[in-house]
Amino acid sequence: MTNKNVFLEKSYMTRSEENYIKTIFHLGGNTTTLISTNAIAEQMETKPSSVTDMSKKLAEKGLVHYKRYQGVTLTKLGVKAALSIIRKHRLWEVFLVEKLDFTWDEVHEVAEQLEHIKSEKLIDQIDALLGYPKYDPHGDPIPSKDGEFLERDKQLLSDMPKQSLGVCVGVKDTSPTFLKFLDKNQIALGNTIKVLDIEDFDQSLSILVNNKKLNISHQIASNLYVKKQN
Amino acid sequence: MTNKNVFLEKSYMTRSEENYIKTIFHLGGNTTTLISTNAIAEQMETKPSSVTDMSKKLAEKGLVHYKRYQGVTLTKLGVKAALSIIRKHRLWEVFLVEKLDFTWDEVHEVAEQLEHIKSEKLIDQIDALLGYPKYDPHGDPIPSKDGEFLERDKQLLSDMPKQSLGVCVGVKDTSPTFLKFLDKNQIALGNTIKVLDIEDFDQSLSILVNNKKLNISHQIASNLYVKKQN
DNA sequence: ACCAATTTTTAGATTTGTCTAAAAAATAAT
DNA sequence: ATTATTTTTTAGACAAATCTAAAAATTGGT
Repeated sequence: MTNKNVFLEKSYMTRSEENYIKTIFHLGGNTTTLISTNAIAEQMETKPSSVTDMSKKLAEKGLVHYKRYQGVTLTKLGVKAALSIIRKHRLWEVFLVEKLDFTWDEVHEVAEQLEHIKSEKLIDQIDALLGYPKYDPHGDPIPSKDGEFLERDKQLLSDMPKQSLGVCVGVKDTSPTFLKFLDKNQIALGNTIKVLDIEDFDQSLSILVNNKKLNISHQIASNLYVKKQN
Repeated sequence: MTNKNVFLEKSYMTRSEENYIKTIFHLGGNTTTLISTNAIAEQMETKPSSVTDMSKKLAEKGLVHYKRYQGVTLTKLGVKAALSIIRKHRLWEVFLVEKLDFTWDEVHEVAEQLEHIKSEKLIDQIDALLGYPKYDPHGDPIPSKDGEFLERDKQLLSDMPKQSLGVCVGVKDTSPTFLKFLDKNQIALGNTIKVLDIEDFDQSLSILVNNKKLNISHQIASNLYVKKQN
């Protein structure tokens, strides 16, 4: 009934620990760059003092390298843990969209919960059920069981030249507000986008999607990833 | 990232609170029978003092009626909460078996985690995906969204007379050990069972399943539910 | 009705994860 | 290079959920 002997699995991580590891990864902590206490605190909407406490704890467990007053980076073990959580998160997102008719702006919140479920068989079977997808509904790559994943060949729409052609392959901002805006304007992954013109004054773009002309701000264009077509 | 503003839903219940409510329900707390502190503690493998603390907390929240030194029963609200959790648990069990090839002895542990996921849309869509099942893999009824469920017409195999015929519709003990025993002997829900003989000495039964004769102890028979055939 | 045994509650401590406020270190500015 | 600012850490406190040990209430036996 209670979660006692249930989680004898490998090295048990609490939900909180998992969230820290995931955040550090997303802030670039899998490289040699030290991630600052403040950056983590801001991202997680918590206080720097809490981050310090957790950094020590994660260092104890061998998940991060922690240098006082400098910040943290993930150890190999930490990267592995992060990829495992991200894999789960993204697979659940695909599941929600593909099997349960969730829209791409609804999936994040629920996946934040589902990613913490402990069962290797569960996530492997979900993976199989979905046909081993390589990308989640926002175009982000899904790490394989052993942590491999391919970042897609992509660039921001805002970096494309006039008259160029691209296929929408992902979003940078995954907030419901932005995703709903895209839905409203019928912009979806897979769509071909042609850059008709770029306004000198404010870098806003005139684009062609679904055979319709559309004007979008620079801010929109700088949150949309496309794959350039030759 | 952290679970802060995420759960603005109705009256938020912690995982621990949900587990207590569920246990109280299973111990019969939806009737007028007061459930004792000790009974709850034993079932949850925790200490009576912890149960007392939680009972007060649940009473505060209007989920149980709590009488000092007497025990608790669920309020209407408590019953509703319990049924909601049980509904989730059992739907997830069906999902695991039907869609992810889990065996019936593997589902409980994972469902214990999944039942705490907060998303009404999620569970309703799972329900739809499964075709609104009425029973879980152990034969237990699944409450509908509004808390209705039909207990099946069933009786223990050990209460059946000699030469009678029944269809296996559920198990009382749902432990992996027992379920694996049933698998090994090819006893599954839906099987027709004929009671050939009952041994006077130890109440062990000689039964016919899948056209095979089998001897089972009284303890086995008293954990198998059948629907009597006329 | 009384004593003994059991059950339940209280009181105080512990762990995890968080916070605030103050101190210490690092960085930036003149 | 010294001061000011920012960042980070420490110290101490708090809430949730648990525990142990002791006290209080209930139940059972004679």
